[in-house]
Amino acid sequence: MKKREQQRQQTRATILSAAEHIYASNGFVQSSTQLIAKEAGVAHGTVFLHFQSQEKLILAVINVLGTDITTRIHESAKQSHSLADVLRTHLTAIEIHESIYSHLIMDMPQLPKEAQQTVIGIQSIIAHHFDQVLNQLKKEKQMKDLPISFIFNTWIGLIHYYLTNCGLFAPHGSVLAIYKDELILNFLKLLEVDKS
Amino acid sequence: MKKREQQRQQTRATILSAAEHIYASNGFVQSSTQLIAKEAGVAHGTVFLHFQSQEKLILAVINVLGTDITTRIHESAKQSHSLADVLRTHLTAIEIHESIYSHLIMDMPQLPKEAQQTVIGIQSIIAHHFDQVLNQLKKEKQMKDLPISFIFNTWIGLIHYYLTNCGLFAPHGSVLAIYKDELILNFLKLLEVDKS
Amino acid sequence: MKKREQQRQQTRATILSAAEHIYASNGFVQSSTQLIAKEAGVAHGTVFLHFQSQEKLILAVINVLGTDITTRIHESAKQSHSLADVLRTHLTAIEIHESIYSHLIMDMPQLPKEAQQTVIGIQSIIAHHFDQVLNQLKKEKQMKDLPISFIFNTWIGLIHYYLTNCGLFAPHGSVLAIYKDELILNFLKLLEVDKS
Amino acid sequence: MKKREQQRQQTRATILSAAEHIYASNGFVQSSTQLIAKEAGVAHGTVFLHFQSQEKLILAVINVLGTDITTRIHESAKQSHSLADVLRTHLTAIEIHESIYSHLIMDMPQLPKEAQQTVIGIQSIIAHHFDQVLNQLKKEKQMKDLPISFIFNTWIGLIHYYLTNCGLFAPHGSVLAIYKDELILNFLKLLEVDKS
DNA sequence: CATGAATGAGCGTTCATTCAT
DNA sequence: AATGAATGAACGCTCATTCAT
Repeated sequence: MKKREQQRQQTRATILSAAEHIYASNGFVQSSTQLIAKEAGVAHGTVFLHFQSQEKLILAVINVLGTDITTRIHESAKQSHSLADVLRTHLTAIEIHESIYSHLIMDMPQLPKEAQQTVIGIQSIIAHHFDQVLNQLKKEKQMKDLPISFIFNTWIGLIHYYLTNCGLFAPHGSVLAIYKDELILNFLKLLEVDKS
Repeated sequence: MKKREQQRQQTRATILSAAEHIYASNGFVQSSTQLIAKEAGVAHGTVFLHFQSQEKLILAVINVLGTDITTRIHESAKQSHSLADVLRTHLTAIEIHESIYSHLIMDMPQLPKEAQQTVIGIQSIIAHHFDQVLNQLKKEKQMKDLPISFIFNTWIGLIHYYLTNCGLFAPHGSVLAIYKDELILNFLKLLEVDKS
Repeated sequence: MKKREQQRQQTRATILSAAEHIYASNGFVQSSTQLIAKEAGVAHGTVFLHFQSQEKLILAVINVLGTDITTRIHESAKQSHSLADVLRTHLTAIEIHESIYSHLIMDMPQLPKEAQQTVIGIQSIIAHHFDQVLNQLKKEKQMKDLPISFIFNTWIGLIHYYLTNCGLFAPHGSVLAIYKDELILNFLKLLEVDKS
Repeated sequence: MKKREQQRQQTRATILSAAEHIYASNGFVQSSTQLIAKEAGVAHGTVFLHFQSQEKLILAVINVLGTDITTRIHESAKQSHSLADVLRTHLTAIEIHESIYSHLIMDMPQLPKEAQQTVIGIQSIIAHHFDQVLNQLKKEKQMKDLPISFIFNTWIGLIHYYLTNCGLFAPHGSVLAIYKDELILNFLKLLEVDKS
């Protein structure tokens, strides 16, 4: 019987989940390991049994987050043929982890270097899809002739702006759930060339 | 004689200035009152004499920042007749306080609610100018027909994205000094209607 | 079949040996039971199965050490007829366990009372041989007329001084290997009566 | 009025004294800053206000100790013309700080490098006086022809042996108070040349 | 008004010990 | 008999805040 290993993984998962929850609520920097242990219903020391240090715990949470988001984007991207598809794929993947992703973005400068790599990883994959679809549109003259990097940054900036100001845009719930469609629609309009 | 009162205000100003400097370097959350007192050359307790708590001090600094930025925008806006003027006015005002403004944006969720009001205040004034100039352009059909609020958020998001990733875009210096013109130019192109 | 009991003793011996090794390297106070378990290749809990507590483990290690040293002295002492022989026997026995013996001496005040008994036991046996040979020398007027206990303490003190300052005398290796002969020679000279 | 500064120094002295007391009782390694704060009757944080870290506190205590001992030796040494004088000077200086000095010797390998410098400093000064007086004796052939360093180490070893085993020699009090005279007398006998 | 010494709750982390498996 | 996950008290240290001077 593997009950021991099962319980171990269970506890680890509980802590990870509690941490994710706390980080989503309070941000990474403001959350104490003490609080996470309490939320997880384990002794304070147990946190350090499974994750050697606070930093490792944060990185583990971020890693889970990053892996999940990139996987989702990857899955969805198979059917993404238009720019609209790519944008929707991006937002749908993030929406699921909205609160913690928002904190990740904001706390990033205070987080370890490895954490930044995760964010960069997420953005790389979405940038890649952006690149493909925009190059095609450019060739077909169906899009304004602007540097793709600028367009990408505009998009990311827009999304991050809504996310970091969720208190403003959606005080009690998910910003993306509310604004996703509107954001995509308007962003597409912004890029399109008038066929007059 | 009001020398006493003068001295008092002088000390207050010194602390405020020191805090601004420290916050610009280290961010709001990472800075200790101890360090600020040291930077100001006053006793630690003096900080709490002028500002009841750390929170109040932070709010005071943010308030000064907000006032200065809005004033500058207000001043410049008199001569701002085109969208380009408005954008430039905005960036120039922010550029002066780039470091601390960037930290303000990033630390905001960890700051008291009142801090958000200041940021909203800054954005209100620039939004107002946006509104005026964009409505005119819309009427003249020189601009895409998109909600002004969306355009505004796109612009702010873009700027904030560059500011919060200054480490990426401008590791050793001012992001805006480098990208200001490029950002304005590209953003204008994004909005313009093709006259074909 | 006593295989079960055999296995048990085997495990116990493994832990004991690992503990000895770790204590020799890091000292008694600085070593964790965790580390010892790892070194022994057993689970952490197993340590406490065989030795009820850290203290008991330390005592067991010290006991093994004491037994081995006293046995060696006892063996060698059969052929020790001169003071030089006794001194050499003493140092040779200690030299084999130099590292851990040095730590034992230094950590003693922080160790349980029983630990002191072991050290006293070691010294009793060597004191006994001292006594025998020195009494003879005294009778023969070949040695200064000093209390034997004083001479004994001087010798032990000298040796312990070299051992506790091994970092000074022999930064990379065994102090006794280097100084054994010199120490014996000089100590003998110190005791001898000038035959002028 | 300098009441503030006075009180500050008072508190500092209280902590230093409490630390000295605790270190003398429990040794340096076994003592917690918590306990010292309690003993001093101040808040735990206050300890770190006056001494930045545990290490600094330990070093401060050791420094006071070292300074006092070396000063005393220096003072006494003016009238020390014979070897007996030098030995007595040495022991009298140490006797005053017997317990903490004993712990210093034993905990040394676990203490910061600077702590070792203090011990070396104390021994240097006593070594210097040893050197002077022994060279003279040697010249006059009133002493055995042994390396001065060996004699010195024998003396220090002897003293340290008594100190580190105070529990054995003097369970309830000062070892040196009891054995000082005896140790000096016997050590002198050990060195003297028989004038037969 | 200004000081800065003192506070004490809080932090991340370690480790001997226990106990269900 | 052996495991190793879990515990919880203790550690050194930081820092916003208070208050006697």
